[in-house]
Amino acid sequence: MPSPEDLARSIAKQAPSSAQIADWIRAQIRGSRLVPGQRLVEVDIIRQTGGSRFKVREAFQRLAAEGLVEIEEFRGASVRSATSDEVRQLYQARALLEGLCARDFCRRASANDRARLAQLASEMEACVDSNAPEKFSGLNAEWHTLLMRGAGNQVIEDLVKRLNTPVHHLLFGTFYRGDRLKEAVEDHRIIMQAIEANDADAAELAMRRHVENGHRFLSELDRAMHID
Amino acid sequence: MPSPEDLARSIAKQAPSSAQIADWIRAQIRGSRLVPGQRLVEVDIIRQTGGSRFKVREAFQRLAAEGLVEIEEFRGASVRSATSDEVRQLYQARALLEGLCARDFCRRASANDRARLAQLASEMEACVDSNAPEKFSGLNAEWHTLLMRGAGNQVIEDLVKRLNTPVHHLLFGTFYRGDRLKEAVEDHRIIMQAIEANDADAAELAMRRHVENGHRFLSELDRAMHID
DNA sequence: ACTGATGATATTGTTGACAATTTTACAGGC
DNA sequence: GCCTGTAAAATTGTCAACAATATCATCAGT
Repeated sequence: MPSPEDLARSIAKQAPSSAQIADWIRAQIRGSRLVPGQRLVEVDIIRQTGGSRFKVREAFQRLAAEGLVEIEEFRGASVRSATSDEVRQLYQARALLEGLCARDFCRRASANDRARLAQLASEMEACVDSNAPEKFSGLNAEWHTLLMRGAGNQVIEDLVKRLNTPVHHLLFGTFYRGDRLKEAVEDHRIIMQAIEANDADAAELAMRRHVENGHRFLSELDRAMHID
Repeated sequence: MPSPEDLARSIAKQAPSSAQIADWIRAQIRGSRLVPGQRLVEVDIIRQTGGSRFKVREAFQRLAAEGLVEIEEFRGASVRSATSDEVRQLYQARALLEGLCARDFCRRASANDRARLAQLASEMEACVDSNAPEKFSGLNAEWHTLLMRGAGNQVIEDLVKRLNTPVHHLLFGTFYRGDRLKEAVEDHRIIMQAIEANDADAAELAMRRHVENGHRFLSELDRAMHID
């Protein structure tokens, strides 16, 4: 028979695992509640997540291995910031890897995945008219993930996930704004056409262009911000 | 004035950091002294590295984030093994990423890096005649690293390092054997020719072929081993 | 000999206290 | 006002002890 304390804890909130704490920190970074350079003080994370100090430190180690945070002796963890050159390299790699996935999607994807991909694309188109950038952002992440998964490439899916995190704080909130939505929708349309025609070469090329366009837009945004 | 204990410790061996322990474990895996599936018992690692339990566990977390080891509740860390399909995906990604580096090396590398790359290639050729596969292996790693560094792409350098580790135990000792050395030297020769001619397209293509050849050889070796 | 239960051992998970270091606050001199 | 040194506070690093769980050896029963 469980004690009242155990019962209360299990109902209210389980003590989070290090993976859950890491997820929480990633989410904070994505939501710009933690910005690059900011220090991650252990007690603060403990208070906000309910995790033990041990688990928090484990989470820091994992995030450090992913390159998302930096750990310095006696100074703890802080959110790492990517240089513009590093961002360029990240997008270069993404363009290649996601391009390959677009190619393989043509060869290997099931009818189900194809239909779902097309549906997501049309839902994103609707976001342009209704001007819903947050919704678009979520659908877009789903679309890219489904494409990699449909291509049957778990390794690239993991890699791209990691490549994205260091610039996530730039993407959400600021990224899908202005004409970028229309541009992205047009890019997706070209990719979907190639996939429907089963033209692997065209799909790969179009996906590369799409990622490169994303980088171009991001760096223009970055330049504009630095002028302020 | 340092106490005799401090002095002895600093002369003999510093307590290793978690990064050093992680490096040690990676080296053990590369040297096949730790094989996939094998459990990494904390006290054993502590005894062999001199690190504290705390540092060892930090190292496990980092290696887990890299995908090199697996951590199970109350069962600790064990060396992860890649499926043949995962290995295929790893090499696919490597072919693309290193291909890009070969391209960029043509555009961006200094005369110094070019000369050093050529020198490493010729040293590897000598290894074929003298039949020194371990030496070849080391030079080869240097060659690939220099190519990525000369291309000015730190991000890809890190990625490829990670992509390689899960199959390192297959590579060293068994990999560079028989005709593989000659094949690899021939591949390198083609790549070097393209670089010297500053033909970026040819360099990229040749590097992709080289990595794909490596995968082909590895999977044939794997098949032969399973037949035994 | 084989199977399943049972206790002993080994291994990992967690916590708290304390040490080492950095950061901050503050007083004093210029 | 501004710099500088010093002590207090905050923060991280480390360790040892204990709890939870898994693994292994033993043995009874068939």
